[in-house]
Amino acid sequence: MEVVQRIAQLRTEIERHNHAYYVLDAPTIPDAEYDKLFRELQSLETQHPELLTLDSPSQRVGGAVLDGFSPVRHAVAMLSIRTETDTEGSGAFNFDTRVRKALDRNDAEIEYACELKFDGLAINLRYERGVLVQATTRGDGETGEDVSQNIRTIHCIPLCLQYCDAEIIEVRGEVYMSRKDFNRYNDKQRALGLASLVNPRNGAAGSIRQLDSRLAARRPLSFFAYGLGEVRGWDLPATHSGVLDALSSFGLPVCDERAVVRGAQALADFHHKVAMLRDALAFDIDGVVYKVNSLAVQAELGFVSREPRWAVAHKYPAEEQLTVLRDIEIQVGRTGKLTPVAKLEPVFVGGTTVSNATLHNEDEIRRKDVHIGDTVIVRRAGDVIPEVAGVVLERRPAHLMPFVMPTTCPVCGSKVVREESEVNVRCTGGLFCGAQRKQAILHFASRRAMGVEGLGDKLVDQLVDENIIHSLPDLYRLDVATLAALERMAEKSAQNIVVALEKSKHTTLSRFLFSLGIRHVGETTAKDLAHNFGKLEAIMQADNERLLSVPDVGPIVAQSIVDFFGELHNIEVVQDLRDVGVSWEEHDGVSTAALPLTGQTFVLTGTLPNLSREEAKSRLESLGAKVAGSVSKKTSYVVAGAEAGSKLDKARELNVLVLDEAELIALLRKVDSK
DNA sequence: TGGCCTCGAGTTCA
DNA sequence: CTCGAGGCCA
Repeated sequence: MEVVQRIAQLRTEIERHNHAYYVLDAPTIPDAEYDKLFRELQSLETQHPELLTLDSPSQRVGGAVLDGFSPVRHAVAMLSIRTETDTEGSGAFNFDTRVRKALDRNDAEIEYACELKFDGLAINLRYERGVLVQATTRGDGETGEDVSQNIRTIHCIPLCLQYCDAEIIEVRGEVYMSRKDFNRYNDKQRALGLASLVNPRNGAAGSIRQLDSRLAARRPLSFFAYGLGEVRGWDLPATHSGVLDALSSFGLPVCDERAVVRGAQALADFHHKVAMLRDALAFDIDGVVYKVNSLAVQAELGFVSREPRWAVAHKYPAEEQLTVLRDIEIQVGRTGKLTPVAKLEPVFVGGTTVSNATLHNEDEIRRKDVHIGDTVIVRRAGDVIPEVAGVVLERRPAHLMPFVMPTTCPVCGSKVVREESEVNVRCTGGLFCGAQRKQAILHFASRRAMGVEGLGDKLVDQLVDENIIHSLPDLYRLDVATLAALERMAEKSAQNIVVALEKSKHTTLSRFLFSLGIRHVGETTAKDLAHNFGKLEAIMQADNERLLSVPDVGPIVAQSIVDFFGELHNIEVVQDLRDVGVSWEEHDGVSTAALPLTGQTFVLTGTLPNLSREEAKSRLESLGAKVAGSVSKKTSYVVAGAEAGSKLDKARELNVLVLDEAELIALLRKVDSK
């Protein structure tokens, strides 16, 4: 076969697979096959350099390093659109009112095209006779920069349009980085010890401005088309939505999340619907865009001071804000871990006011390079806990000192150590440390442990600071008079605490074990141990080997338990607690009788209409089932209630059986009667 | 030894 | 909820 023909054939085929993979998200051939085609094309092009053209998919891997980008004057200016600033969601109505007034059609329901406002970088793609010839940034709207080389590395942007040989067609859209690609890229960079990206938008913008397109090619970018620039030799559709449909049929990626609606209320509904959807999208958006759908009406409306009168952006509360890092405070946790916490100048971000954010550990601070006094980027998307995403170095005042982790505990003054191969720094003070003692007491009293109602952190602070309580058994020696003398405590509250303490004395072995706060012994492990040994005495006397015979207990956990009961002090605490009346029922260990649901794993998600989570869990466990926290292919059933989240999605993905409450109850009843 | 799969621990705001 | 680390299995 003619080389020329084979090359043309390969290019068409490779681009077809590209389109299927990157635009339609439906791969047509295995990766290995694709690689084979790609390599064949590359080798033919190397043998026949005269046949190499810029629209060949082989150009997607990047090319020569540039010294700079050349300026390009836009044939049609790239304007920005006005942002509707509203407080009470009135933006849609304000826009609609303006449009109708300008058209002098106050009674009409106008047709609008609604779409998403992507948080990326605006780009103009120029196709001549269907071939991508140039890609430019917005720049100042009049003149942008030629970034063609980098844009060609974006796989979902077609180098040749399908079914379109218009003389000139300029496509406008947004280059962005999906959340998944952003996270994956950052994970990879961190694993290599390299700089990570602050957010997807910076990732996209930074990649496009890379002078070395081979580096840009490594950044996973995507594109959505949303409009047109210069057009010659193509009959425009009558509406904006028609334009988008046409662009999509040319092989360009167009976001599916769009709608054509009539009237202001429908715009507001779209705004609301997308707000609900926002967190679940695969990419960041900062709002939605409304456009008058008819191109003729758009022309009639025209522009005011370089902004189209027929389009508006309606934004959502920002998920990112700049603020000043006032201080870094050190918190000491139950295990003695020192956690640096960012004290921020309060900012409104992602729907709430944020003033604290964890900085995790020393390495994290160094990686993000935050100094006290810096202007930082705070990010909070949806239900995600706020985080300091990065520093604005340009705003750093002179002479800021880098943060150093203290070498002694800020609470008790004991030495702190950082274990080798661990990122965390720990206070060595143990229960001598006030912070650890407080946390130990709070953990002991918490709902899943001994369940002492009303014993919160403010009360524990006072009890420890005033030297009323030194160790756990002291809790049970509290009397109403002592408690009532404290701040925000009077007779009634004090009485409630004493009653709650009394109630908590009757417990189970597994709860008691858990409440002691032995390292690596959480709720599940405590249950396993209680089940296996039956008696506390047996656990206290067990050696490493005996402990290892318990399923899910390995060397680290076993050693931790041996160490704990090796301390005289801990044995005394246990004895004292029993002396003041803490009790539970004991048995002879491992009741081997196989229960009906032994070996089955359930996962609960969402809110069930009648059963509480706790209740469902304990009923399942009493029949021998295991109730786990996350779904995997080993999960037997997922029980889903209202507002079930990602666990339900995962269950569907893995084809795990899903039950609702009624089905669960039926199952329990059936199994129980056997 | 590597790759799941769990568990433990720590986290913010209303 | 998410990360890191412990435990188990191939």
